[in-house]
Amino acid sequence: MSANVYQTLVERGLIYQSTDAEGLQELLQKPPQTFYIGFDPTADSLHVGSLIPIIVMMHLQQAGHRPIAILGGGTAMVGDPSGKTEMRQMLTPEKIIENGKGIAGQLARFLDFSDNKCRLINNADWLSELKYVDFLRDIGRHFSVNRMLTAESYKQRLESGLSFIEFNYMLLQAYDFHVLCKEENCRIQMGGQDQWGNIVAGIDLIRRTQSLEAYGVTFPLLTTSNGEKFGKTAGGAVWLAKERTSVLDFYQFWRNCEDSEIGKLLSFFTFLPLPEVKYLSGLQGNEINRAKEILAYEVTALVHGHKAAATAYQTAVSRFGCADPELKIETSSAICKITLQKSAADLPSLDIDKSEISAGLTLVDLFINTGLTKSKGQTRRLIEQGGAYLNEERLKKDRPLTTEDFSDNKIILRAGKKRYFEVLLKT
RNA sequence: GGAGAGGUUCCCGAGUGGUCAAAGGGAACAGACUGUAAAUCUGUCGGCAGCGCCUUCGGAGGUUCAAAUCCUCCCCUCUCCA
Repeated sequence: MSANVYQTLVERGLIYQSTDAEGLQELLQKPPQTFYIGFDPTADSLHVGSLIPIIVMMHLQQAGHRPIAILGGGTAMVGDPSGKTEMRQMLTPEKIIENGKGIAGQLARFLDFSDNKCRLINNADWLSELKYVDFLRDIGRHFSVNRMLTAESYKQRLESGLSFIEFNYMLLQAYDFHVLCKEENCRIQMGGQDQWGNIVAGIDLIRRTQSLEAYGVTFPLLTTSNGEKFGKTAGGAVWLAKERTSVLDFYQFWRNCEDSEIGKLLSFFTFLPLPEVKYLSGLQGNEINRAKEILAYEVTALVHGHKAAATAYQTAVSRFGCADPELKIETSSAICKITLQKSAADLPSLDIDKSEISAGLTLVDLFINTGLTKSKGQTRRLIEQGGAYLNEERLKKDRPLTTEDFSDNKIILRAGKKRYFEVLLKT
């Protein structure tokens, strides 16, 4: 399995650029090698954007290498300007630590932390101790401002304004690498393609301070076909925490990907063998929906486990139908072992009391209560435009809710094609 | 510190006394078409007990019958100079 991970990563398209492909390939033939990837503790959960680094770590760990996840507790205090148009909001140290805990818990789902096979380190451990003057003298002198100014990552910000604190970010990240190289014998840093400048800076620093050759790899930046950042939907980012993005929504996010992306997504985010990925992404017309189901199932299973993924799959199928009910399309995915039952439905739900109905609760109110719509005006518009449904029947106008609307003490509301909500009557 | 430019509804961006809840674009939402896709077309896109009222144009005051538009002070951003 460890035969040639680097080659695997290349084949799966997970490598955007690297400092020394040959050197890396050679190095990665000899496990265990220690490598690191930084994670921003900007929220208490990771989102799908962080999935690529995680997957790469998994690939490498499976090949016997040793990942280090760096929690940017120290660097988050500064804020990375790379690829950003605005200065980032600063976080309090308490918040960063709290976020770090959430992220650590999530990483443990993907990586094996036993026996030091993977480590999670907070760079605040060394960054917050730094003495300014010492740092300037020992580290700062290795950096050429002239050169930094030419870095692509700063270019955008040079036009709109860049504060000194952000300008320093590169030094701090380079210093991280330097420390890890020294303390953990970590010779490889990986990151998103916007991290290239920072990674190279670290490599340079290590060469100067330790006379060692270090390596860097970046991942491709995923965008949708209209150039937007991957992983954003109506509700904002798609999170890995099910409290933030429900399992069903998570599943649906993948299920609703664009045709043109399916090959890339399968290759990046699943562990299905490449020939199968090719076969699946080559499916035409309606059949490609099976590829999307497989993608959605696989990624959901990876993040939330097989059981939750199966439930999401069943729910989606019971609502929208299955793309391949007769299992004609071959796949090694466990999705084909799921038996489809009718009942599975884990819609978001809300309880209401009988007294609310007698008090004259209207359908418009109900839609707002479920969060399906945000205001009465918006709800009326939805009804006018024919996008509001009660028990799968299109609503023509607002009216008070009655107990007759319920069957089995339950009604289903629907807004548009895909958003459902279940309302339960409490007696 | 000096000189200039600017902060507008989710974003970009017009608007410089009433006809402005504010052009245009993007995003988003709904409908049609479809394959729970893309593209396209149509409609919507501050709130409300809807042709009227309320809250919005960095913040606080002021002038006026009337201000996003004028005045004062304050905050923030950018450019050039020191």
